[in-house]
Amino acid sequence: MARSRDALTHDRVLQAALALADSEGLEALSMRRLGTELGVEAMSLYRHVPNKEALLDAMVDAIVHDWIDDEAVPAADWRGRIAAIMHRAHATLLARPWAIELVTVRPRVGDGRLRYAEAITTALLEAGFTPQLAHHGLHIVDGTVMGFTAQQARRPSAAALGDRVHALYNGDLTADYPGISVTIREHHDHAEEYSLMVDLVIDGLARLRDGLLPPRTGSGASYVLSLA
Amino acid sequence: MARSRDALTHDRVLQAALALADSEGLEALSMRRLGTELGVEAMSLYRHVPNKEALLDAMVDAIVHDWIDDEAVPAADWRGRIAAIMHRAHATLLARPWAIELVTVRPRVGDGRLRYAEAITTALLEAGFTPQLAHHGLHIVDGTVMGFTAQQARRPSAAALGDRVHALYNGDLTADYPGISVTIREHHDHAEEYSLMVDLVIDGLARLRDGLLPPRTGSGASYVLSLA
DNA sequence: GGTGTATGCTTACGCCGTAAACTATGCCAC
DNA sequence: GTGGCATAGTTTACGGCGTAAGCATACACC
Repeated sequence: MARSRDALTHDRVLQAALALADSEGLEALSMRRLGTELGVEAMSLYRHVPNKEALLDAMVDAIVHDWIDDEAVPAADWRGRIAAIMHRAHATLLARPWAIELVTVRPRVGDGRLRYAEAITTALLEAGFTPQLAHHGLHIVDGTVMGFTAQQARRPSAAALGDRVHALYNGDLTADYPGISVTIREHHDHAEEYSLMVDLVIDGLARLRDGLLPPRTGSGASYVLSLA
Repeated sequence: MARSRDALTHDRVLQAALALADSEGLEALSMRRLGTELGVEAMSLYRHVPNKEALLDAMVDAIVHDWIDDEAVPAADWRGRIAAIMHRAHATLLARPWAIELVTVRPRVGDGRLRYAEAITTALLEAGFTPQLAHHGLHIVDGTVMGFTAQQARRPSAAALGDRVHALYNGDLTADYPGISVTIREHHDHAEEYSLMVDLVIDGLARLRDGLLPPRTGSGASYVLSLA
């Protein structure tokens, strides 16, 4: 058979998948489509990738991998180092919206993920956090990076919202929603708000370490619902 | 034709969908499967639901709707009220893992969502937050509820992880990952850790309002990547 | 030349959401 | 009653999906 100009490889498949997701979004990424993109039948891809899940995992790892470049983490104190990682991850994820869906939904442990976790953890340990608090802190940082970013990215734009939001803008629902009616006109961009959140989290971690954060709210166990 | 014992209604379809998702997860919820669950052909469902997306949205609204029961929000100060809502939402979501996927990925604005946003916003405004800070605060609270919870729920259990994690437990990777090797043995449950996060966030909001949270990390603009 | 192995193609299976057309039932005005 | 019409559910079918199984080609090495 006439061989294609360039042989298929795992890396070529991965790069094509990244490119396709970048240009047309995750939902356009099917094996058949990816095949035609590479001038090849869908089943040919399975010579280089065990299945689609594995391909998605490889895409995730490609994303997370450069959160911790050697030069990306400055030689600052723990606050600066953690902030730098958080901002870098945020920027990477917002630049590729589909990456958020993949990274948050597929928490596989790869090299990139481990290096990222290690960087956060050592920064906390060196800053005097106990192992237990460092463990919590990693989750808090990770939850903020992944969770807050995802929430930001998926927050519906005012344009895409329904009639009710227009009514809110017009002040027609002030009686029902007085608070939102006041605040809905506030605007700000994601980077700025994320920056605020990063500062809040890092400050909170420091206060946690120093015992300055009195528990006020209890464990919340009383709010557990009995679901029918 | 022999009519089924009970006529199909939008609500019966919705309840069956919730039950199916509860018992077998979101991926089991197909229109065909839902039909057989109700003793009916798949296409019959379309008399009561415009399409599957609308059904999922209805499921989301059913979840979010009881985050703000009238009795659920205690007559406490703003911290207590926000903490109560956050804990209630967290408990609801963790009790139904599939709900996390739906609620975070489908940010449609329904009544439940608005009441939830309103409760948070008014609590902040009454506590003396400026409209701008209240707007940020809503996003911070919402991001924590949705994002941190989602991150917790999807965090892979040690049992489900690969060889590398076992190696970490055994201390075989101490050279490569000294930090994680120390902290990986720490354990805690989700409710406890979430409680910590809630306290951290509420404390941070108060400090934000009072101008006690100095911006330390900059906007992070310098970390924006130029993606190939 | 012959053989082994890697690579890609063809076909097919069982899922999915849902459009379109059809059938069976219940109700109501005449 | 009876004709007409709305409602509820069925049947069939279309185009998509991931991928299992088997076949065809092409190259490397003897």
